[in-house]
Amino acid sequence: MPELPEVEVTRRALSANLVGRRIDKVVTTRPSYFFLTPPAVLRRRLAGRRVTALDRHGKYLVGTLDDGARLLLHLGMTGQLFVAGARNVRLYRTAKRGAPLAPPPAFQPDEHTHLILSFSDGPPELYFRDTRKFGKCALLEPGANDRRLDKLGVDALEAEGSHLHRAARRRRSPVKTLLLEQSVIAGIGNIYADEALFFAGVRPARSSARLSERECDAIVRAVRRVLARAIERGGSSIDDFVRPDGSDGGYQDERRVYARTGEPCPRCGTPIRRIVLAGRSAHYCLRCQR
DNA sequence: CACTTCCCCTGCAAGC
DNA sequence: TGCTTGCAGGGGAAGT
Repeated sequence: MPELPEVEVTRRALSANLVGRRIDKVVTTRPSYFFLTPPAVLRRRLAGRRVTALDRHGKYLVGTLDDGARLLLHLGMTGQLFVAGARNVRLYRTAKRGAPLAPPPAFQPDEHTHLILSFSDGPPELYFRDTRKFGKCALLEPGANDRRLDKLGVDALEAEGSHLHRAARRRRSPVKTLLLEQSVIAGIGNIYADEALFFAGVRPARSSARLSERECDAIVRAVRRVLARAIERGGSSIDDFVRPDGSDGGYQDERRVYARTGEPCPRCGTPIRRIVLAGRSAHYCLRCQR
């Protein structure tokens, strides 16, 4: 599931292939929840526009167009952005698990490909694929504000302990639930919340209100460290995430606790526990985390 | 305002 | 073997 590192890895790869180019043709497949802006509007508004910047806000990607409009993209759970041209090996493995890897010569949009952008200078093209359709795509007219972006808290890479502590004081919810709240700190998802809490030595179920300033500092420092490392490793390819060239990230191999229920804690050997908080699974070491 | 619950969707795994 | 069921999860809306 794409969180800040995966979105940032995507942003960097796309940036090199997108910024400065003029959008020529826009193909949208069948309408779906994915499109917050009607596909017809999107096609009309994007065609002919040049992309001048690609930024990230939390887990959102925001492309700026030469007329001042912005293209808002969210990968949701299973969203994938591809720069076509490299062989999208993983794409085909995802399409049929266990099938032998015999990649076709060129990418063929499948039933999960929602958006294809081609450019005036020819290939590569850009594909947005999303099996579960939790991803989002919206066009923001020049000068328009967006509630989703306005609500975001400080970006996780720039967060300080004080940001967390201020929010924590008046909450009764578990600290992990608080970390997942994008309005407090933007960019953390289920994987990196668990990983950061492991490094900070704090149990995910700990009451937010009872965290000391010192603990909040430790947690946020762990968050920044884990995210930075995950970006370095190209993100986590656990379920569907792949980089825009189709290759896997590498951070999944460095996971300490996430989705390692029953496996020995890398520090002390105690089996990793799994609990459910706010409907989401949380993984931690009973002994290393207090 | 804080917090919970539900829902969107599909692929996969477990159970019968 | 083949069906059904349940689960996963980001985030927004609606309800408490």
